[in-house]
Amino acid sequence: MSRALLSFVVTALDLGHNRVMATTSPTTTPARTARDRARIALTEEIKTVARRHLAEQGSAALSLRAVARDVGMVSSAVYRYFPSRDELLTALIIDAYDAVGEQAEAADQDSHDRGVAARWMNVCEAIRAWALANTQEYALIYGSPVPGYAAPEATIVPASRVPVVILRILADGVAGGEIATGDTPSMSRTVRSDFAQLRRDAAPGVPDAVLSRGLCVWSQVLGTINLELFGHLHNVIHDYDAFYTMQMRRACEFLVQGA
Amino acid sequence: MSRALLSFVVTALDLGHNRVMATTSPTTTPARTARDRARIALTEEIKTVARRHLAEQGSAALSLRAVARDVGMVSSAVYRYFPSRDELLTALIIDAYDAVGEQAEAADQDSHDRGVAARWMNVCEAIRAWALANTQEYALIYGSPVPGYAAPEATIVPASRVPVVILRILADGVAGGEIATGDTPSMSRTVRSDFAQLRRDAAPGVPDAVLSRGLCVWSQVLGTINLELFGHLHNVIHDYDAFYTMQMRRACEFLVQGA
DNA sequence: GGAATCCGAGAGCACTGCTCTCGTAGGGCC
DNA sequence: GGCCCTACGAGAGCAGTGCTCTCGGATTCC
Repeated sequence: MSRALLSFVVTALDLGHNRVMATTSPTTTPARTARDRARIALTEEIKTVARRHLAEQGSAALSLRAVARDVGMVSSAVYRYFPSRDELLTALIIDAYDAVGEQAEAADQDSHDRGVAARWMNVCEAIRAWALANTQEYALIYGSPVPGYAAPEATIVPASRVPVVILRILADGVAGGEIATGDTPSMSRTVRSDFAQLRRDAAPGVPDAVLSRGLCVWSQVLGTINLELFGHLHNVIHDYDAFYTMQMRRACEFLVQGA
Repeated sequence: MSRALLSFVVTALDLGHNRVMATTSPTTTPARTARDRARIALTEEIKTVARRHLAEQGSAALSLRAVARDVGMVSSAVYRYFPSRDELLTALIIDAYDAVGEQAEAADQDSHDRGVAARWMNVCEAIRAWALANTQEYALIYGSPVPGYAAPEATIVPASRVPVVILRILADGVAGGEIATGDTPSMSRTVRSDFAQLRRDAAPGVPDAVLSRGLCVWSQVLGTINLELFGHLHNVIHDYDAFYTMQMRRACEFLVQGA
């Protein structure tokens, strides 16, 4: 991901990375002829219907034929737009990554001048809010991957949007003196070089100690949401909202002060 | 889960909770007649084959018919043992929970007299080791739940085995003075009462502050393993072993010292 | 030994993903 | 405007799925 992260950071401000073309070349000039317009419209409609089916019945029950029926065409016609069911799912995965990423970026933007803690809490709440509103899409990207599924290249960049937001908060926090460095953990050479790469790519100036804590709290965000969404807190915690906020505040203290 | 947790703790040392009978009554006296013996043997064989298929192709590709073929009978015969594919999956889920639970309990037992930190690290390593050796089963229980799947009652008790181990470490750590209480987080009344219930059920004497941190690190364990197993650290971290150990050590410090 | 029960086999239904063929409509080129 | 190529929708078809039902044969219980 490192190289992708780098290129992403470089081009992060171009909002030109197209979310439409799943099957065609990524650098195509969109919507020339009428046929092209019809194609991208239909592609989008298929995805929309598929997304609805996904939300209603889950990814395992997502049927290309059922989607085709809803769109009003025969199943074989859908294969003109998505070469397989898995490709359709991949397109939904990419859109999902982009959707959370957008939410996280917006939340960070909203609180950009209110300090690290506020930004952290805002981003955390935005991620969970999106997850609650789009459980199946969340499960698609942060739950177990589908069968023999290997994440295709195209998902890498959108997948890194949220992590990049968090790394930016880390970087700003360190630069502004809001995040204490704390004790540097003893670490293997390999991990140290991984961290160095991460620093070069998306977290300039963030020391290993803070990167380590950052990965702690990031795993905590996903872990806590997973616990809630996948039923592991059922009958243990009753006020999920309050619990999540409390835990994220705890995580924030840990992140900022160091252990 | 609280009530289930309680009953589990009470009966935790009886290893009598049967893992075999998925379809019959849970308090049945096993293996009276030859038919009964054949039945439990076949039930177990079906599960074994299904587990193999699961490991090889993932849960989505688990086909009752394929399992039936491998066992050497026709698909409709399998329905005498498991009323549906989902019930088969549920049986595998229960077994998976029991398997991790057993590993965690054994790891805790192995280091029971070496203090909280050693126990924590041992249990963490055991959980990840099991997860790596049984990725699909791990995904089944800690990844996204299958389609419209609602966790049946029967999974609750086995699902609580690992949390109970961790809660026991917390309780011992507090009792032995190894875990500092630290600042008590501000929390809602609901969460406070949830924590009180948790304390009554499985974590005697553990103050809210420590319970909160315990849930932080527990979510971190699952979050970190999920990140690794589901590919979110691909090309970011290269030495997963070292990374996990480092992060769990960090989590341990946080747990023991407070923030 | 007779009756109730269990269990395996087979046929069948509705559904799935995916392939292939075929007629047609659209757009680029002269 | 006419030609040809390409894209596209429809339909049939294949192999596979979960699940149901019926029907003989074996097992168990009284």
